[in-house]
Amino acid sequence: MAVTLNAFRVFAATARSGSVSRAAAAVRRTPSAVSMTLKQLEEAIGRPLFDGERKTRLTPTGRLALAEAEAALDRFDRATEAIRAFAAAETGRLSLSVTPSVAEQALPAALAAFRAARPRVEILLRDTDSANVAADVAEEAAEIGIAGPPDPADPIADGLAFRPLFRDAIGLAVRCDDPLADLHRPVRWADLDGRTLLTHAVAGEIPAARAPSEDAPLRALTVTSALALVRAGLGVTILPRLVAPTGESDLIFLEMAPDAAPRRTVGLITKRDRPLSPAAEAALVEIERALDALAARLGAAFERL
Amino acid sequence: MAVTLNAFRVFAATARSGSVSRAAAAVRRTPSAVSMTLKQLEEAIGRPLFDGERKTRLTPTGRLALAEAEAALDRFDRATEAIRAFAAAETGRLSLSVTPSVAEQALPAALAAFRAARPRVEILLRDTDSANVAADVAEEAAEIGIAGPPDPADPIADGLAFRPLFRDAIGLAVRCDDPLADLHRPVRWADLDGRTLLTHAVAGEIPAARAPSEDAPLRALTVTSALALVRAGLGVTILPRLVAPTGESDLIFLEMAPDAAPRRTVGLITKRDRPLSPAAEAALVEIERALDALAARLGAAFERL
DNA sequence: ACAAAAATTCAGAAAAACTGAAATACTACC
DNA sequence: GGTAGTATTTCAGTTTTTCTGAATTTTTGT
Repeated sequence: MAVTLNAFRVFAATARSGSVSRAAAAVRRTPSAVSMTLKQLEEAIGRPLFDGERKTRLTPTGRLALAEAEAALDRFDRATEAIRAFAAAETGRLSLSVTPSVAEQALPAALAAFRAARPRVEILLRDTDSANVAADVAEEAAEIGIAGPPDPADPIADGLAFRPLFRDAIGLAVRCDDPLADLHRPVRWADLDGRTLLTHAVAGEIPAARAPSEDAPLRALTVTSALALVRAGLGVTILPRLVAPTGESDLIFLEMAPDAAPRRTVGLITKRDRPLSPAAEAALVEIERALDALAARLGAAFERL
Repeated sequence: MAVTLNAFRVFAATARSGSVSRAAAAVRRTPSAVSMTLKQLEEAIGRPLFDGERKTRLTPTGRLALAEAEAALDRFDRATEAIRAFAAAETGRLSLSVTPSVAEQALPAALAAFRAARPRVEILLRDTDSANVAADVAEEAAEIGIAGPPDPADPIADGLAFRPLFRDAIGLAVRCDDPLADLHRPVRWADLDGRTLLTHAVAGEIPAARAPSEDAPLRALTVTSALALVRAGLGVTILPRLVAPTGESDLIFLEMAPDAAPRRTVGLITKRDRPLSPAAEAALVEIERALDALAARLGAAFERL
């Protein structure tokens, strides 16, 4: 004796088509099922919804009921669709906080693929240093963080989970004609005596980059501009393998000795025990795929984990 | 495997209370039924809605689903409530078109009772002559008409139904000291020779009121003002029993002979084969009740039909 | 680690919804 | 105005869905 959404659906189909049999076809039921449902609905409401002539004309109550039923059906259908789309990662929000090197080298390909497949997902990308990445994730400003492992001394680390994604070597970008290029062994700090070491945003990610220099520091804002200065002969710069120039170039990457500058580990930072949104999970797939592609391209100085 | 409104209801109760058992109590089911419904919903959506810890925390998908489910539930509940209220004549619109005599004498009591019982029903009352009442109903400007029977020659009469409500005598309102008051028999037109017959809006409803007068016509706008003129000795006025003054008064009502002015029949005019709204049906009950009360008060010159 | 509480699973039971056949109501055509 | 044809309703039985209660597993608090 209760009004059900299904009864609304049957009623709306009947009122719209003006016929029990057509409504039955529309809702994939037999006419007798439709007839019974309609009767139940009228009993629950306590008034007829149709008057006389077959089911072609609505009573005043029927007209109101049709409007209300269609509004309720529409809201329900949109609700289920919204949930389905969100669960299928077709909609939602993807918020990432990553270090500059990742933002520049790993994410563009991943996000391009993600965006092409899921154009209705809102994307928010922030790049900052590792400590801030962890903070962003901790305070839920970002759902996904990609950076070095959170500092265990920091209390926010307790609520975070870290999963390594890759490890890459720290090294120098030098001109091909630089004497260091002929070293044929890992570089050590001593090799840089008397040389100018250019600094830039990504270099800030490298814990070991305590460049001992007598000269005043020479800082560039981006890796690109730092490399331009290196190319112009102003010095060398330190950077992780991920952002070093690859392939034919007038610059080459020289790995540093592990005890001079140990490889850095970069991984996924998320809130502990907090499931990811479907969109974030889908993004992660693309990110891992992009990292695999990078690993294939960058060789041994870049280890996929 | 489809998402159902009932699953939404169970899910919302669980998410709100944070517990399967409390939700079960809220929806009057056993915990096992709730557990199964939740499982079905998660299967249909293809993602978990809760994470780990009992059912206290929602996943991102669960948060979205809760918002959507509650919106859908709310819309459904409001739809059923709106339909119920309309069917119970608690809401809706009551539009009436009636003749002035009915508007003045029969309706006030009926509408007062109706209004007190159903304050949320919008009321629209128009008073006009019988032909316009019929027209109002025909073009659905009014759902209920109360007037004389529609003219069968008028094409709009085909779409209308007429049900007699009462019949009342046509007569004169005269001063107690008027010579006509001593007639002690039905009045005929000849009795009015040499007298002034006052006209007013309600007199227009009376088909027989072809007052043969040599003097210039004397017209008042309302019955009240016409009676004031009668009281002042300017003449007599013709009116149906319904609007004549009753009880102790300086005026008395003298019924006319049936062949001089036959009783008028007033009835309900509605669209043929068109059911009334619940509000209109409820109003009709009050109107009939008010007419019964009038019949008891007005005596033989007013017949309830 | 253990007792207690909560949730889940499962099988059977109850309720609801559906179907097909037969009866009835309505329409349209002669 | 009657009748054939179509649409709808009713009914009984069946299928499907949903629910319950007991047993089991999981989780929590001590």
